[in-house]
Amino acid sequence: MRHGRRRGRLTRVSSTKDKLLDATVETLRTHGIAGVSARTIAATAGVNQALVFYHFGSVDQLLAAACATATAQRVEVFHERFAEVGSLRELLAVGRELHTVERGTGHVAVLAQLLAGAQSDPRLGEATAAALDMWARELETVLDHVLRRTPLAGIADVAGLARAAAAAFIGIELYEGADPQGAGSALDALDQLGAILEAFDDLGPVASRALRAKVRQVTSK
Amino acid sequence: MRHGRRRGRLTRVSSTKDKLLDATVETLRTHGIAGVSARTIAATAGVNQALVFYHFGSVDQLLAAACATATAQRVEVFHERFAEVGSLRELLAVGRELHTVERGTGHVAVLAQLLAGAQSDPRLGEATAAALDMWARELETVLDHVLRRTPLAGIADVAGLARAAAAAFIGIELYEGADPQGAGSALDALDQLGAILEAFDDLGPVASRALRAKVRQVTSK
DNA sequence: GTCTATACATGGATAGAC
DNA sequence: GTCTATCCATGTATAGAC
Repeated sequence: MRHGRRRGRLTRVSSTKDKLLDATVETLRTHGIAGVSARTIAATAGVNQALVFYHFGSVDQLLAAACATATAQRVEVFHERFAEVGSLRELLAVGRELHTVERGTGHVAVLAQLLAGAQSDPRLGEATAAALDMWARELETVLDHVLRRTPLAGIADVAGLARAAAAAFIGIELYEGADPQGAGSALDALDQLGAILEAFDDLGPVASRALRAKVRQVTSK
Repeated sequence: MRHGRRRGRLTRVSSTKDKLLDATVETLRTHGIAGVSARTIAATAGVNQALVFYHFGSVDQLLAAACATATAQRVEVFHERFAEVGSLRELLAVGRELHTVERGTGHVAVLAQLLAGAQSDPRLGEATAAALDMWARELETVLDHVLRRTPLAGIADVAGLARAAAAAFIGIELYEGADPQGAGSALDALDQLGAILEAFDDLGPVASRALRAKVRQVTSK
């Protein structure tokens, strides 16, 4: 938790910079990328509009900064939760929890908005790519641990899976905004997929060997 | 293909309405949801800005209309390709093809932008939900067909899987804009996942039965 | 560091001529 | 149906007082 601190020194109340960073997240959440502006953000923060430019230079750069700090914050929170995960199903359960909790904080939704903005803004592109990478690296560690004692150990494309999972998460979050029911059934289906994959753990050596051969075939293609 | 036609009567050149619809897609692709406006769209279309309001009432409604027509168009194109799919791996191959082709047309990217905008615009929400449903229904049909002769037939949550796949696609498309390499490895991992799932087809009756039991356990939870 | 004031650009939307 | 002209709101960015 890095709130109330700056360069190691305690501050009584949150600084204007912090207020702007928090307000940026909040404004992205409520107004979307199309609705953020120096004025709307400053209004949410309760500070003067000119301070956006004084502290961050431009709205772009404020968005990029908010992306970095918010992501670091949320990843840190879930780092411990991920560490407790021992199986794929448990990982999916934490994923659901993350989905529910982050619905409240809005971090995933905000990341989705920034990612949408990043498609036509290189500066945001860098920031969001870094943010996604932070989540993906976290997932990589967990997946590595989870798959260790399964037939998929050493074969599964863990880095790719981690990124696919992160991307799917973003997509489902966006989906949720448009069609909550549809998004819910998508999450249910992922649970099922997890169950299917876990069923492989109980496989005998023959089936296990066949699986590994098939997966290798695809990977080397 | 519904271009050049309107209410069943041939028209010499594309009408202003069509020009605006096409220009909307193009503008979303290049400027993103944050960069579309009546003026930018009209400029792309080469028509007067006031015509946006004359024909569609507001920018919102133009976006919603463009979402509907563009999606109907692209779904129609891929309908035939989906009909040829006989296995999960083939479906994933078509998915890759769709990903590549739609990178060019930009349809998925546009849908992602609209979805981002939909988070804070109910009118867009309806339009994008309908668009996603069109894709999801298409995928449902294919998945049903693909899973028919596998141990997962009748058990898999096809509707949910279809929606998860659609959501993942959107997410990966956004990912691609920020980090093409990361998105590529995500797609590779999905191929692998397909291979793993297909390996179940070759399973003996005992393992197959165990799998079905495990999946049922999750579904009924 | 923060505020006021201000410049200048862009965007939504409409009225009225053609 | 289309264009010009226009109004007004909003947004970016900076200068200068405090």
